[in-house]
Amino acid sequence: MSTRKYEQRLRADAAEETRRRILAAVYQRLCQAPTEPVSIEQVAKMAGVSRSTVYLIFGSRAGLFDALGDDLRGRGGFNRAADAGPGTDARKDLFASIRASVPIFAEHREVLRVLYSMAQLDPDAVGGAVQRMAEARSAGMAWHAQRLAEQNELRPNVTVDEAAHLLWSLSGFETFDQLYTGRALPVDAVADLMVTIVERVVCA
Amino acid sequence: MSTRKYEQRLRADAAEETRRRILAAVYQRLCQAPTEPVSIEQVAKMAGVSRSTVYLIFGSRAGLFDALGDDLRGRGGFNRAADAGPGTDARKDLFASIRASVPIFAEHREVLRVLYSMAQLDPDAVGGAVQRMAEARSAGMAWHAQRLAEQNELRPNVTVDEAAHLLWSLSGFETFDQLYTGRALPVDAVADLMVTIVERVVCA
DNA sequence: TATTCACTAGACAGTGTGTCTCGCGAAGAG
DNA sequence: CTCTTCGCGAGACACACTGTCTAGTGAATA
Repeated sequence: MSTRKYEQRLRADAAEETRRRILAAVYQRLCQAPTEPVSIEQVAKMAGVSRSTVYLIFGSRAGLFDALGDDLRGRGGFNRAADAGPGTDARKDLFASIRASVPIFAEHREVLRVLYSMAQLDPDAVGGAVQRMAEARSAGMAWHAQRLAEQNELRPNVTVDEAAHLLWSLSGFETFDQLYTGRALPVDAVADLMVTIVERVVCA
Repeated sequence: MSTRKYEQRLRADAAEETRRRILAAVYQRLCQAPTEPVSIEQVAKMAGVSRSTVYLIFGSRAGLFDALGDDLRGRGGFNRAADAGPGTDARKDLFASIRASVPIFAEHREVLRVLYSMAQLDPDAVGGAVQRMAEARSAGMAWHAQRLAEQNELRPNVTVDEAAHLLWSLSGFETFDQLYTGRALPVDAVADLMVTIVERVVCA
């Protein structure tokens, strides 16, 4: 029972590859038929992988969706907005951040919709991915609110806390999707509306 | 094989009663554990009814939730707002309508949340109930938008169509729940915020 | 008294989940 | 070149839920 040292190269790479293939399969499956329930078997078949492999890698159905959420957060560039780097104008930065997020929402609309809805029905079913996204956005909006206040760009009678609540609610995926899917508006129209809403509600 | 005439009194009443008991059971079940999947067997047991009876009466799982949605629309008094009767002031009527809907949203929050989320994941799974509710509200908001325009209460540069889109998005259950559950705000605070949002975004 | 009808009880096939065991075959170590 | 390790496939198992169908039972009604 001697313990050998194992440094993985090709093997780990291959493993990473199958993991990626599975995530791609869920994503694709959700895009193709967002309204139909997803079975692990389907996903496995699409990824060219055994069903047990999915459980082996992700642990459970929930783990799979959790991983998908994280993958989306990283790959979709949900912090592209922050990447833009804070300028000097709080107001412009806020608007830029909203305008940056809208195309991302639109690109991954079907998948995000499913993830968010699943999280509403049963938070455990998607691991903590959605919650983590919400918390990150919450922190971001609190920061924007604070910054608006410092630059006296906040509407009178609006506290920083209120502004944070409002920014969070009005600039999120849910609001986007209400306008985009619920009212069938084009992406840029939605972006304009969302910026306008936020400006009128919280800005001086 | 003679066909007798049957005028139901007690029998029809009893049938109506079981139907009601089943709907009450789903409602209760959803309130108790909104995040756990609902099985027909559970519901049947809670209603003191056989599983097959549920299928007999509602046809399918979807039919059951569809009926629940309709029941809620009637019982919850989603048109209480309209019942108030249109006054002379479009603006006040709009705000009153929003203030009237918020407590209803809050009262049935868990059940509405589940219904809306299910409808997002699979519209067929809830019959057309949620869609019907959305359409009714859509018509109502279009009416409010029109009325605001007629009384010159619309913000400059906001078209009637835009106003309708915005009213629909900003005064719906989704927005309510973002603030109420997503940010853990008390009901009256949410009502205040929603009125404020709408006022600032669409009103002159 | 005869009939109709709401409802029960339970079997049945189908589909999904999650776990576990066995085994192959290729990457890696010596 | 041999032996180990480990990623992965194949498939069985128990369990839960859905939807359909059949054969009743008992109370309301004619």
